[in-house]
Amino acid sequence: MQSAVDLCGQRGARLTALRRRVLELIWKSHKPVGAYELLDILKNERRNAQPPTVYRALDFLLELGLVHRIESLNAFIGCCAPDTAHPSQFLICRDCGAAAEITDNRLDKAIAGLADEAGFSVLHRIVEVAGHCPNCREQGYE
Amino acid sequence: MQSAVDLCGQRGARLTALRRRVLELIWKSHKPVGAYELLDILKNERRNAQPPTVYRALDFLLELGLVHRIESLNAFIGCCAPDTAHPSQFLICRDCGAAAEITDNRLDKAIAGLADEAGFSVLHRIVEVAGHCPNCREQGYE
DNA sequence: TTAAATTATGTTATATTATAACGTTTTCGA
DNA sequence: TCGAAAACGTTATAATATAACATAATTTAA
Ligand SMILES: [Zn+2]
Ligand SMILES: [Zn+2]
Ligand SMILES: [Zn+2]
Ligand SMILES: [Zn+2]
Repeated sequence: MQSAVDLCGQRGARLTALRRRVLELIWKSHKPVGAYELLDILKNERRNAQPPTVYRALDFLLELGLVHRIESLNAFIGCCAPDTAHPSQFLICRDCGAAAEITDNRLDKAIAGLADEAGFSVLHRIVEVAGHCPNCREQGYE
Repeated sequence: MQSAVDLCGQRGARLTALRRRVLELIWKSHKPVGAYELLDILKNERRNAQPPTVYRALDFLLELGLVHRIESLNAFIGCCAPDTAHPSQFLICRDCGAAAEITDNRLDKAIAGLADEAGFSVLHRIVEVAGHCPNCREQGYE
């Protein structure tokens, strides 16, 4: 959370009470969280919360790289390394719902390489791998 | 289209007139196509078309691997190699909307490797790279 | 070859996710 | 302190997807 404050400071972005609260809620959830889940919580705290309330905060947080959007879940999760730009890469457990952010140089290179060979200029990368996490595998899921 | 018929034959799946038509419509579109776009076309052909009509056909086609879903677009596209199971990997042009399906061994290996190292068993993989295709780059977009 | 079971489709309604549009308040620099 | 920009409030609606139950078509098997 402090790093979020720092980051906003550096970039002249305003981490308002609302935006900060949404970021907190995202971090509190230990798995990816949907916009309307966030909205339900916010409604208990501010009588006026509506969809744009949460979507605007999410847009801000996405823009700054403080959160990622997980496309295959329509859900959001805090970024572990918001200070450096990087692709969105996750291992998503179908059993417990956890999403682990990953950084892998081979993967980055593979994508950069194939895009380059195809003459394609890259703006944004999404890698979402669904399966079962080590924890759940131990407990008998495969 | 013939390969779709063959594939269904092999697997004892019923490629009904409706399912076949939806697959045709997806192939006719030269970019990823949304469920409601398909529905609008179907409504001109069958007075009774409703959302479940198209979503059921899509579910069938997805299940057989005849089409892929592009998560970042909420849209569907025909698979170039439906006869062999493979991850969903696309280069998606932000300008012209084209989505090129890619097969790259380095990428597959990178994902398999990092999942393995993380003790994660893989069920499904999504790679979606957004950017600009060679055609659009030539025409001045970067 | 018919009856039961299965699969596919029709039909109505509703859930879920996301944005448009416009007005008001707050912030911040000139 | 004033004016512009940014943030937020508010209402409405768009876009995507599924639930639930009825009917029809097809397959299986007695
Ligand atoms: Zn991150
Ligand atoms: Zn798990
Ligand atoms: Zn394919
Ligand atoms: Zn293009």
